Amino acid sequence: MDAVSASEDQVFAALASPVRREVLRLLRDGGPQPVRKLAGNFAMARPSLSEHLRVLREAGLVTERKEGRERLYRLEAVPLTEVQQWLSPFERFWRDRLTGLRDLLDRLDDEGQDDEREDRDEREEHGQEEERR
Amino acid sequence: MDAVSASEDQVFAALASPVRREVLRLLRDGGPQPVRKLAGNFAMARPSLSEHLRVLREAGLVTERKEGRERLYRLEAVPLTEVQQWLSPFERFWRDRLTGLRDLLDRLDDEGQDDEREDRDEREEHGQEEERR
DNA sequence: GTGACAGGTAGGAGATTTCCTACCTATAGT
DNA sequence: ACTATAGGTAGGAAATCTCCTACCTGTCAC
Repeated sequence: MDAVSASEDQVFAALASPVRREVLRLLRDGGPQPVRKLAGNFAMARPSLSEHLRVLREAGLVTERKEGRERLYRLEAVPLTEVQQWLSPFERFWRDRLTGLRDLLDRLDDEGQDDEREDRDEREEHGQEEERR
Repeated sequence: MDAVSASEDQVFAALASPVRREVLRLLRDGGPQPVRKLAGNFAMARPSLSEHLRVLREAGLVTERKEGRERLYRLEAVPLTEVQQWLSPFERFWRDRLTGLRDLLDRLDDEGQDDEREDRDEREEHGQEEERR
């Protein structure tokens, strides 16, 4: 009942810590790593990192494998789909926002490299945009 | 300068609470709403929800607007792009995973027991570089 | 065997979160 | 003016989080 449950709550809670997000990034970029190597990236004592790893493990975001006297921690990305799925119904709202005229003016400079659907402007349909001026 | 900071840390921390995620969902589906209406969806006392709203406000995820004696809270989805941006480099990892043969098989065989994906370890081969067997 | 090293677990201190009840101001209606 | 309503803030209790220092087991090397 641990390490594979990956409930939405657990995943979001695990991601709330910058340390744990960094661990996931390290595992993503560096492949499976032993605890000591991961700990080298942080100021905290090694057992503290172990606890962060436990949180990640219980959220299903990492798995460990014994390798000699080390334990290799490895990224398990699948539970992150919970986040993506939670996020996706919001997507059209920030698209609306980012392509809106006001925001366009606000951020002329970082508007150049995004994708290029121009289909916005069905804003204002849930009453969600009923104020601006 | 408070409703627009939207640091990654604040956004992730705000999303860590199921209550706050639900508030965002309610605002997304129901449009801007006064505090009392939002509070009706939860068992907690109204001032407690006010604090959750403050956290969301400080993360830039909602804004408020005075409307008579009410305050309409409104979803601000843009800071959620921080989450999406953090997430996107992980995408290929779960894609790899979900389209992998072994996981397909795993999935078929625990399709009936829902929350108990058993251990079935020892399957590495591509995902994480520097992985040998 | 002994020693050195990897890493988990225990217990605790201090900070933070999450809830509460009381209380405050501001607005609307009479 | 007075009363009722909306909602923020204060202060505190309890739970949880995050870090620490011990301490424990398991494995490699000799």
